[in-house]
Amino acid sequence: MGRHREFCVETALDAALCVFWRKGYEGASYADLTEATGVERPALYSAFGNKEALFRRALARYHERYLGYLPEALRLPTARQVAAHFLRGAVELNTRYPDRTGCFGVNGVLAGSDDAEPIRQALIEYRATGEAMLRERFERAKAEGDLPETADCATLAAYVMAVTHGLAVQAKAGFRREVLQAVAEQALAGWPENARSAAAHDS
Amino acid sequence: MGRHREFCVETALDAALCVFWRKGYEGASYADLTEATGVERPALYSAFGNKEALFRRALARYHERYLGYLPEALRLPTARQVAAHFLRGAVELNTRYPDRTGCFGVNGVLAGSDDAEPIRQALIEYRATGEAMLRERFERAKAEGDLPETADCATLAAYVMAVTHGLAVQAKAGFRREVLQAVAEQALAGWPENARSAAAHDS
DNA sequence: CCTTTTTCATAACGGGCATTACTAAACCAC
DNA sequence: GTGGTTTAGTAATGCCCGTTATGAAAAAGG
Repeated sequence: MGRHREFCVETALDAALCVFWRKGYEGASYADLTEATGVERPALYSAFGNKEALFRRALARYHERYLGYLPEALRLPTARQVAAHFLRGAVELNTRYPDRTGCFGVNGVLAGSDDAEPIRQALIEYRATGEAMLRERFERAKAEGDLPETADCATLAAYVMAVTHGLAVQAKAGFRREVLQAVAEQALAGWPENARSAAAHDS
Repeated sequence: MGRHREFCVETALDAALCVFWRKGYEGASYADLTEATGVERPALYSAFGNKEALFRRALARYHERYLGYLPEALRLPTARQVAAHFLRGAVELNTRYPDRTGCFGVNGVLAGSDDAEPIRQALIEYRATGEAMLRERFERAKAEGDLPETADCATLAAYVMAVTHGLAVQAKAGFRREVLQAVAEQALAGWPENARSAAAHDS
């Protein structure tokens, strides 16, 4: 008995998930959550518990609603296909929704409140300058015949930056150094070579 | 004339830099900053301006004090060496100081206050399960002869996760989809092959 | 020594946060 | 229809945040 709930719990959870995706855990306030869900604060508390519990529910829902490509990838016959499907699925998901780019999990603590937007922009620019330096250096390498004519310097620079960011996230997660070193070595396995550079390697 | 400053500005900046490195921009409170620097709030304000200005000063100092390996890398003769030095330098820096692992820039908005520690741990575990699934899948691939006997499945899994995290960070930074797709393709360039898998490729 | 100037530390300020009393309304059982 | 029970929405609570007013302490000039 008693009064009926006037909102759909799953719908509200989906809306909350989008807010967390965009703003991260700490960046999402209850003001944001009530606005997005159309549900007042006390109702959110009674339906989900506190903010942390709500975020965990959102994480679980993210997994079941957006990460279907992951089991898909794991079912493929070859490891290369698995990795390819995994990476392509991540790219697709990270860019599909313009209002919530990136990965829910990474953003979860990478994103922050709106007040931190200038700082976020400063860091983006900072990383962009580093990437630009890398790209210019690679272009010089191509001119010098150190990279093949077919090499895409911008992509190589972005790739190196991506691996670096991935390493940073993993280091933050407590990965042991040897693991990270192995990852870095693996990242170099596909480095483009031409006849000349293939002749004499470092290390 | 007037009273002398009783603390060293650069020393205080170094201490503040460590706090930001560990806790990120929003996660670092003035309570943390005063404790780490030994300088009271108003003195920090008079010396550096507000929190945002202090963070920018810390970022600049991070660049000059910790990123020396970057110009080092750029000076090397081959692109492969540049990338190798870059990645190895990042690994070294990301793991050198146990009290502030990871990258200042990435942590800057990835890290958060201490209250968010359970959430951070939950996300770490979540990513770890995904990585474990990937590793098991690769081990199966090795048993099936799809990966060479020499393949290190744990490293391959960590590598794929790292690239995925890097892609997420870049997507968050507003990278265009084509760029990310090129990065993902590049990440597959060094995928280990054996005679059998080299024979018949997908895509 | 006294005035002026700068820095110091305590303590306050307004604002936003997560969380929760509290009251009115809606519903079911009887 | 009435009583018991659950939800809705307003508004309050306490806390911590970044920032700053306030007045004492210290240094230099005359």
